[in-house]
Amino acid sequence: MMIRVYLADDHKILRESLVGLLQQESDILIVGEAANGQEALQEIVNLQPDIAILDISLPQLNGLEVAERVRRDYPAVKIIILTMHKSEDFIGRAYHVGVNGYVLKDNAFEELLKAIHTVNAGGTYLCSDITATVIAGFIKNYNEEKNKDQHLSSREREILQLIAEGNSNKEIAELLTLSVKTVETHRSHIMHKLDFKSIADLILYAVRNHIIEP
Amino acid sequence: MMIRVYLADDHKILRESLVGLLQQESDILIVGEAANGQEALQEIVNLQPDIAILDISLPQLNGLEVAERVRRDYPAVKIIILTMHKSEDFIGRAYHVGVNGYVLKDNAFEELLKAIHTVNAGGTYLCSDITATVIAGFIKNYNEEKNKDQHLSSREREILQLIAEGNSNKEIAELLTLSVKTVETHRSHIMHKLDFKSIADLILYAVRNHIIEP
DNA sequence: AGAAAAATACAGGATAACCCCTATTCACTG
DNA sequence: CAGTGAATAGGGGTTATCCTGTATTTTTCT
Repeated sequence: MMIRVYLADDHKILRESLVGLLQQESDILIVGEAANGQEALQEIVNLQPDIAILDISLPQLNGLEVAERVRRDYPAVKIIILTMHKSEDFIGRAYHVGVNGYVLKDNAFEELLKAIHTVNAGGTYLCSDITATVIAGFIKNYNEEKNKDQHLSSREREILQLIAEGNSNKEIAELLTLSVKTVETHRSHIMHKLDFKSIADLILYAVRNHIIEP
Repeated sequence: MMIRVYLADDHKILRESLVGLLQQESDILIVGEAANGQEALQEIVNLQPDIAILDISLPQLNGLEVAERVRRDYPAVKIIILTMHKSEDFIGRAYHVGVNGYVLKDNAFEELLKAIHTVNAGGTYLCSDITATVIAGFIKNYNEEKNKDQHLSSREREILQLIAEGNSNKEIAELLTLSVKTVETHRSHIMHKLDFKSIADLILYAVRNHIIEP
């Protein structure tokens, strides 16, 4: 019995080369492909594949939206997200939607094969980078608080922004009429709570969350 | 006579599947691959492939920087940029560096094959989406308008990227086998030349100029 | 070819940031 | 009402970054 697979990714070159490798597998049959979300959704409904492999960033309708609708209307179709995004945000949203697998593009092809077989057998597959415990821990408080920086206090968010805007601890202390020591404490809390290893992490976080604009 | 090809892309799954398809071509031999720019540069120097296929967004040293150095020191090695970026900015920079081919990831695999054969025969290949006229028009005022970081040396741009990626001076010194003091000097020059008053400025600059992605 | 400018490399000392820990006040909460 | 978390701030030591020079090589311009 062949596993019927549908593939949606906006990069044709990846789609084609992936199809090339997947076709070499004796138990996998590619039933269709698409470069955008609308087309993918349409065809998945028509073709009813066993598994749909979806990129997140798709034109017209993103992969998570496609996944959500397929999951709601055709729960028999299994979904594997294949993406470059390894941020908790995307992973959390994917599992909130209820996808069956999540594989990163910088993982080996072998990971995708494992994901296909695991998911086809009724399991859930996470690529090795993303341990199940990390996910489990995250999903729990993902539904509760939606966004990571809700964890931050109001004061911490305020200081996060000031740091991201390029102010030194001393400048922040002056702006807020605080001791530099206090600012240092807040800064340290922010770095730990959001698990930043460098100021670069903090600034990119601020950009992604529209706290500052690039 | 086989065409010896080197491949650098940070997405392993694309690398693998692309290798799978390229190996089916009787006249193409994959001599190596890498997931980051530093390693790619090193190996290209050692292996001296006929053609290096480079993604632009690579960790540690971006594809255009790799291209520039290979072009300068080993002009016999042909370079094809394989990327998702279709903005004039990247295309202009690529041609300014003097790459031999530019192929978009959302083009067909056939385009890449054509590029490989054209470039190997001594030609220049642009994927069909990007008409030569667009390029010609752009390159003219690209060279005139003088982008700000044109003032930066190659070494400085390299270190700028490593800073923006969150590396400390010490880590950069280790990566490049330099004294921390030297890295500090470069850092200081970068800050002055581009008139940054904080690391935040530097990182936002890197984001705006697609040296790193948020 | 020779002068000027830029790139690269490094050092010493000053400043800022980071780390770990402690401590007080206040507000909320079970 | 005791307990938790937030905001405030200090001590004291470590590490990183910034500033100011110096020196050698490489590139550029005339």
